[in-house]
Amino acid sequence: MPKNKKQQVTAVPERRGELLATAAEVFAAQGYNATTVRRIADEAGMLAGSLYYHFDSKESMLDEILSTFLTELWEGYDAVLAAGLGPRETIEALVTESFREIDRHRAAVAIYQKESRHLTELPRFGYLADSQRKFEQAWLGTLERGVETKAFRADLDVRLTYRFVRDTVWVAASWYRPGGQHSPEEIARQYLSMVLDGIAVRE
Amino acid sequence: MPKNKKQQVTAVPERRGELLATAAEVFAAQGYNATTVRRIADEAGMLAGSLYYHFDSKESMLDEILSTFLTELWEGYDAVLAAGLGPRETIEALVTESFREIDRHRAAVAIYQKESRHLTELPRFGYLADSQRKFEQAWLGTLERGVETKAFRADLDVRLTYRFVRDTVWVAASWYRPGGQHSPEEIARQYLSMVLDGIAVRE
DNA sequence: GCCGTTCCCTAACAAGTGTTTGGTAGGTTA
DNA sequence: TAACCTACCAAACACTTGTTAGGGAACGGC
Repeated sequence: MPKNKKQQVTAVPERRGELLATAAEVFAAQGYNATTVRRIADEAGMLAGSLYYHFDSKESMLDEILSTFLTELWEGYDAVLAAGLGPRETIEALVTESFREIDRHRAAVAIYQKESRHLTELPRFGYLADSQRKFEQAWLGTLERGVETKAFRADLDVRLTYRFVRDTVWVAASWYRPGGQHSPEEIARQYLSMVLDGIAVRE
Repeated sequence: MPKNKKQQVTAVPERRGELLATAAEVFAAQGYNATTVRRIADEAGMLAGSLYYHFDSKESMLDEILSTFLTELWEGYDAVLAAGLGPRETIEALVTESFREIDRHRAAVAIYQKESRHLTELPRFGYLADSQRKFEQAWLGTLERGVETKAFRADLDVRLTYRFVRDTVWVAASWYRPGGQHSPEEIARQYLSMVLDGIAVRE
């Protein structure tokens, strides 16, 4: 019954990508440690041992999921940071780019959020800490630049603001569903409007 | 060596509370499923089996941690909601109360955030879904009331705003450390300033 | 028709899991 | 002194975990 072969016309590593996608989905839903390799195999229509033809460990799957996500994320971020925009425009572009990444890699983002804390302790996932540092540098730097140029308020704790902005953007992965009634750009617009101008009515 | 008896003068279930506190700490740090009962016992200076003198299962510990947290949380929330404040003042009070709860139950909040999604499927943890509904009702209702009375902007999607506010408040548990340089009230003040008035400079 | 490759299955492995059972040291009560 | 309770240990239990080894069906190229 679980014999959907489809066309094997294309290159080679197509199946591998499919398996990573289903694994990411299960990891995101159940948590990495709570996910058994048998459950992933089940979802993919095969037996547990067969996964080891494609991957050499459960950890390798997680590694590949997270690293490919971060690679793509930084392609987008680096493009924004290299564009030479003003502080406010940079924040707007970063937020929009972030919601686009959530749209594309919802599962990976959810996994990253749940597991990154204790994964950074493993040498294999050292690149998570690197990415986190670069991330903080980009956001915090932009916020500080904005305070200097009087684009942003000076009476707010920049580091606190950074944490709030960072968290709110990325937790969206926990409730966002692609194909829902809001596009990533629309969500970004609403979010930016709230964070930049506030929700209170001005008088 | 792990024989710190202290005074056993007080009532009976004092040790129970200590064990729950260390269990909560480990759950929060490693995740519930990734935490072994041997690890908890280790941290408490005893053997795995001995835990079963105090609790009848690992799940029971989690249950007790989460339910006592939610009970205390709703004591605070209900008091705020019954005070008959205006929309803006209600939001301010809810946010402040939330950061106080994070200060008191950091571990429980972190656990709740990581695990609530898949715990709600278990009948035993049905009260999590109940609490979530009450929670949404309180926040969403207040926001809508604020839009009606023109305290909050009408051009923002209320449900999106609710999600952003909710998430940002509670993820704080992942980086907040009691005894740090910011008190819960100070964090609440900064956060409210950002969400209500925005971070951009007005002209 | 044979060879090699791709992809999966069958069956087992050792280590680790939550939990149980019976026992026991030490204190309190009678 | 005897009975009892509290809080733990020691040792095992059944089960699940990630992983491996060997085999085989389907298919394309020669």
